[in-house]
Amino acid sequence: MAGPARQQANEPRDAVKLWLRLYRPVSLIERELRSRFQREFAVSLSRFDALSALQRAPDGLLMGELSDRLLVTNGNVTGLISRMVVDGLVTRDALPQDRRSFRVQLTEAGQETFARMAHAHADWLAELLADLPGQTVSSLGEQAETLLHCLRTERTG
Amino acid sequence: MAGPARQQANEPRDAVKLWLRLYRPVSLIERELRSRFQREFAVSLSRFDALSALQRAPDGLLMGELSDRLLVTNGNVTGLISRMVVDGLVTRDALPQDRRSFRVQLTEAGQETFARMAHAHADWLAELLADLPGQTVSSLGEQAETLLHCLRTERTG
DNA sequence: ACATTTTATTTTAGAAGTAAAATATATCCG
DNA sequence: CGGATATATTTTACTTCTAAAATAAAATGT
Repeated sequence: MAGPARQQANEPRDAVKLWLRLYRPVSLIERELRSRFQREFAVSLSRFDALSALQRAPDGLLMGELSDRLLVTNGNVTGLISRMVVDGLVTRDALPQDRRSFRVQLTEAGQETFARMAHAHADWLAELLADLPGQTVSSLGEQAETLLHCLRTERTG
Repeated sequence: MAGPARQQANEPRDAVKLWLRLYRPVSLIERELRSRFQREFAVSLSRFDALSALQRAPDGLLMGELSDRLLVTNGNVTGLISRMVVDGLVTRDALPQDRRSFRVQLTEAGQETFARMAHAHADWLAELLADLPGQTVSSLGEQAETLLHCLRTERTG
């Protein structure tokens, strides 16, 4: 109970405190980005995230790879991509060698749309974070990286 | 274009990099908490957040105060609280002095439910963060706090 | 008093998300 | 080969969430 040793974050109170301190600003930024994407491009943050993941994968992604990268369920990706196909942002083609799988790829329109949005996204973040001291930017980033690698989630990756 | 001065986080590339480094681990933790609340208590993270906000406010909260604290829209809170009223976790009573407003308060059942969930929540976080060095916990927390205060969102607070 | 505006909330229509069951195809192993 | 199991995705039923319009009560100004 009153043990003096606590090298790590395993004090429940400290863990909750750290979590809330991270969660609040991240939620605020997320909310702000979401509403700006809606206002300026009439597009959801999820769509931007999907375009972003696809842009990094020149050969496209399977539905399952996409749901892994976006951290959402398969069922969610099914609907998200269906709507994006309708809007001409991506294509979704069956693989000949495995008829269960589908390869999703950006269309040219999707690439152009993404490029415009990515530019705005970067500017918005620079603006939102403009008051943060440069030193905090780098060290906060490094420690967030450490957090990612130390995380004990089921699917650590 | 090639200006040498960049004291702050206003280099778009740096800002995006920091954002992604924060967003990834926070999303992973959020996802993990969400699924554990579902598995163990058959309850959404949103409900836990709502109970948590109400617990901090002994005199209850107005619908609008709740949507401010939860960073979600009024319409969302309407539905969320309606379902929680049905399940007996909260009460929602009109104010006599302002008939537009409603005071939401935890019921005794809501308090008990919250207490059990809060305990599990703290344990889960301690477990998830167990590998994080204690020094990182405190300094990451402090810098996240700095981030919160420096944020240039519309509703800065 | 009374029209105007502001504030608090709900409603509406629909996107985004989940868990769990269903479907369909591949793979594995006797 | 054929049955069992594993994999990839969709479907289903539902909650969560948003933006925008609607409702209703309060506050304000002349």
